[in-house]
Amino acid sequence: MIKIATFNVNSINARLPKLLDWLKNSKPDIVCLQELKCEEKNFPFEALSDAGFNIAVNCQKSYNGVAILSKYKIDDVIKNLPMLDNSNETDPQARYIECVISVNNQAIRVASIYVPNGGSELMADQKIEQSEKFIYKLNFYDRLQSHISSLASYDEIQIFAGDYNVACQEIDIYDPKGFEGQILFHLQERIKFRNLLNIGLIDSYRVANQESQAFTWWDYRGNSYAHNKGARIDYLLVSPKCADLIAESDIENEGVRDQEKASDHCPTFIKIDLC
DNA sequence: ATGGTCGCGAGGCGA
Repeated sequence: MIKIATFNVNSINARLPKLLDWLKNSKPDIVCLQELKCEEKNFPFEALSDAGFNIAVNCQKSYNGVAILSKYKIDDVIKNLPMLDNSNETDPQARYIECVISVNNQAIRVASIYVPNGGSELMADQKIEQSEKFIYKLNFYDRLQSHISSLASYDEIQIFAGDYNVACQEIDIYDPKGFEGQILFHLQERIKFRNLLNIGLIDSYRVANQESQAFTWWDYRGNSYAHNKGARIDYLLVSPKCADLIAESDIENEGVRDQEKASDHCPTFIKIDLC
């Protein structure tokens, strides 16, 4: 049984002691991390290597940054999604890393993804759909879909895990009416997210939890966690070949999000049975 | 209540 988790840590260095505790207790084999918020030279390679992980990173100073930790060997690392026009321009924002991990002679393609939040202060009379950050978010989704489509023919075990910054359905956010048209629950971004499901990816949390309401993120402001005012915006979207192997899928907020110095997100994971 | 709270890095931006 292999456990694969995703966790937006909101600064790898601010979270390091808590992250190491969680790794020790939760015992994931593969972890996708988002919001590292550090340059590569400041990434805690030694501490995480000592914890037993191979490491692949795509770092950026102060903002963004994604990584993959794995108990198994990491190969074929790709950093950043291609641009839609296939130009050789690289995205200045470090939001994507992908690799192939071999477990008992089976290849698993794993990606750690940090979709842009897309929210911003709006000028007078400006609508959210007109803001540059929101347009960048929608464009990032288009790039992601294009890339995932290009991998579909491989018929692999594929896991696209990370912070998608979208609550999929009404059950996935505490106040769907209040968030209608707002960031995290705007129709246009929900359509982009659903497009990933329409091309064949599966929301792995829902494989084992059809009806339950559970969140992976709670705003630091307003004591949101105590009031359970959250949203499910972190996902492991998986290929059909992976979905067939799922033995368990869940969210780990207790003992993580309720701690001092917690990230505003908590981990979510799947366990898969590799024959 | 047009705020609130973190993290980065040293003022304001991003979430």
